[in-house]
Amino acid sequence: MSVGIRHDDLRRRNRAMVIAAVRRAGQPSRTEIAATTSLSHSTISAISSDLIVEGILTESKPSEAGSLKRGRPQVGLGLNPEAAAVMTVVLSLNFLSVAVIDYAGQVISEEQRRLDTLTMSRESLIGECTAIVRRRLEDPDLDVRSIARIALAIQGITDTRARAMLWSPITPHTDIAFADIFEDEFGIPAIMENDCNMMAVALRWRDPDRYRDDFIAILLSHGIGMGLVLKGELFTGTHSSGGEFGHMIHRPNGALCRCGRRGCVEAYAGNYAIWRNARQMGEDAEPVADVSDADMRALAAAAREREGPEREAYRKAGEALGYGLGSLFALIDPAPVAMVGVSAAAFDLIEPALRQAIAQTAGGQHSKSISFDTEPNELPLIREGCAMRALIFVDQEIFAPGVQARSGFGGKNVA
Amino acid sequence: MSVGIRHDDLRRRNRAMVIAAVRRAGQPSRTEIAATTSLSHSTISAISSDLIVEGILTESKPSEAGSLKRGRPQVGLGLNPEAAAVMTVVLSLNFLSVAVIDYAGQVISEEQRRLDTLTMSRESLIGECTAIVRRRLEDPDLDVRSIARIALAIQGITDTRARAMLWSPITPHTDIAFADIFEDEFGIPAIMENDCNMMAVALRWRDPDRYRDDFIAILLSHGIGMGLVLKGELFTGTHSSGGEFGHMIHRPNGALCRCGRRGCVEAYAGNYAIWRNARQMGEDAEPVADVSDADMRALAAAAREREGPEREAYRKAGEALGYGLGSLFALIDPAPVAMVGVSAAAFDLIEPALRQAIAQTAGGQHSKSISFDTEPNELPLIREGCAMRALIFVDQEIFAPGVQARSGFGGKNVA
DNA sequence: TCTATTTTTTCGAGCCTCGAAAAAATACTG
DNA sequence: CAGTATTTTTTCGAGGCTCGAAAAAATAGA
Repeated sequence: MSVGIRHDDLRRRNRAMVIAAVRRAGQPSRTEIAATTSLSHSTISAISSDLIVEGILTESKPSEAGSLKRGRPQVGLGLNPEAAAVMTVVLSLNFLSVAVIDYAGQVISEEQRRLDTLTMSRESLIGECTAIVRRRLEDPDLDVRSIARIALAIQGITDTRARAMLWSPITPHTDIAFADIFEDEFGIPAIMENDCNMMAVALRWRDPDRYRDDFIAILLSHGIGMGLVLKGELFTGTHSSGGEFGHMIHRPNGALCRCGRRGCVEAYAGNYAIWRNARQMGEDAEPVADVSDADMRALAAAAREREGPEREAYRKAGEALGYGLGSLFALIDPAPVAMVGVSAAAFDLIEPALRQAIAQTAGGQHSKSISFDTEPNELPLIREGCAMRALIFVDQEIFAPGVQARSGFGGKNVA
Repeated sequence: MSVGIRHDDLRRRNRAMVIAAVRRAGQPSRTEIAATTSLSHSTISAISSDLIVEGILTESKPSEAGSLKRGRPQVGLGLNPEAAAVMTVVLSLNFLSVAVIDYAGQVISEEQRRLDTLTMSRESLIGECTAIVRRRLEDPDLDVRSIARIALAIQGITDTRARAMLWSPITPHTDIAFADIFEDEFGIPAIMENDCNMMAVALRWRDPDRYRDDFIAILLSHGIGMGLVLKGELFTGTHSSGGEFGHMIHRPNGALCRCGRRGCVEAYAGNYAIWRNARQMGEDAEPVADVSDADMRALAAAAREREGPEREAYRKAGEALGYGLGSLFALIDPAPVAMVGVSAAAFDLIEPALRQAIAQTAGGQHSKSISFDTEPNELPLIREGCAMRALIFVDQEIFAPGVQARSGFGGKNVA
């Protein structure tokens, strides 16, 4: 069952703590780190001087302004950008993008590409992904050895171990073990995450005051996705990435969903569902494959302009989202919500019905106090989340154990 | 933010680990503990001899049978029943029960009492609870000083900090800080937990093979409650005990629920809802205050006997539970379910519609493989869960820190 | 009685964190 | 401009903890 703490775990964990403190705070002094970790100054001093010698942290000159205090000025500690690098790959409907990120979190290089994910064969989908990664790796400015991790985010369901895509709306193919494919191909550790989960991770880094311990990120796009942070941790299902908010049941036996079932929230609130209702095609109409962002914006404009089926479509979307959120809140209690994606730009059309619905539910008791924030552009968020995921892996799994632990193979076995 | 590990935390945590290993395994030898905790034999030896000196553990003679092996026989370590005791209080509709449990988990004494919780004043409800505890504390056979913790479980919503009942269907009064009341009254640390959460805790101890990391306990009673264990931990809401499965929305604007809203799962599957449908009173009929277990059993018998409104009522209950579980599974992935309470005895009437509904949902993809277990009697489970909660608190918060930490005033300062 | 085997304890070595004191680096003061 | 106050960082010895190896303990078989 649970495992005891060994003596060497202690150093490893406290190293991880120091690295994490630096990543969070940016340029904290040793004293600040000691305060946030509640470790002694001596310990922080010892650990940070190790980390500097190892090239993981760097000292930066006395932090910028405001150093008008007496006494020895604080020396800021920062992440050494050259300590490592990671690569992010984001695969969404008809779109593939890749970026190289340095250890401090800055984008070094990137590439984007349109492709027809819905009709591609399994092999060419995988091939495109490995090819775009390979092109980045062959960048002459890049030291390939420094790539410590590849993180791939996909729209769809992934497994809890972050190895494979199980199912995705962007391709008919299932069970693609992208993480293993990348590892075999490039010899670099890889993980595979759900796009909405990465949005949530990114929001937490972008605005830790607003999105701290408990919040919800909902992607309002062709489909409906969710990333959920509870008690400061990303929530995942027991076997999969979980949190399939879009496929909670809004109306038993209701509108036809892209997943083939009926009555899901997505079947009322996904772009195709709003489109279907606005065009009065009936709830049984087969979902269209894609609606362009421009078409959705036109729809929203029409809905804003006049009463009619467009406005009614957004109302129905709001109702489905509201009842869904109400059920979700019954389980987890209310929390701040970030609406992301193209339809988040039409949240003004969605919000009234949403709030009205949520007020009818147990979870919406204090519905007025539930706050919504909108962010129309999901891609940058997903990439940021991926980058942080990968970087934190490097922090905790590679740099925290320290030099001795890593070069264990060169130790005793040589003798 | 997160806190570093100090040097003395190490011993504390490993002591907690050893105590936990003994509580789980019953009579493990030092060698077995070393294996499960992956600490060295020397460490286990040192820690366990401390714990024995402190009277927390006891050595039991060479474990029972099968000791036909060569070599020095293993010495079993057990919890010393006299090390401490805890008290459990279970408050449910019209019923109050209390028990004293020794450190090894055996019931020492108990008392039960019927009362009319729905009509009692706030003062007399609190008064009855404190009075029954006081009577147990005055038991001449009991060393009051040994009571280290009182755990109270209530049907209803409690806060995350386990201090107060926020709302309960068994009384019109709200926000009763039972934990604080008990602490003030008796000077004994107290916690207040949700009944279904305690059911889940108990199931995990009763059958750790079946109910290990992820499972769901659903109370089918007058209301519908849920206790949820995910990734080995009890799931709670962000502010409250959470997991209000019964108040997820089954049908927007549907049947009238006891909570005053419409369309909740409970409004179709709670005893009062089954009763209402079986009597064909209409979905708007005010929920009855209570239905006796005998009446429910008669209803189930009638439903088994012939087609008719009784059978249809159970079908509707199954449908609501199925769609609700489907939505839940969309969020957390499927997991084993234990149905507890009087209507669990009628699960044969509920199951077909439930499985049919769940098969219509995304979460029910592999609905045939989802297993259900039934347990008609919830009270013993709730008490067991409470007892384990309280005992584990004693393990971790009182015994793990050790003597020095507790009696710091009597230690070094004497010299 | 002796030997093989397994469990448990003992003991010294090696780390790690901590507190106190020293060292370092700056702003203020006259 | 030298001296003092103040704050940050490093140094150093003390005390604890876990570990591995070896010893001790306790039993079954020969």
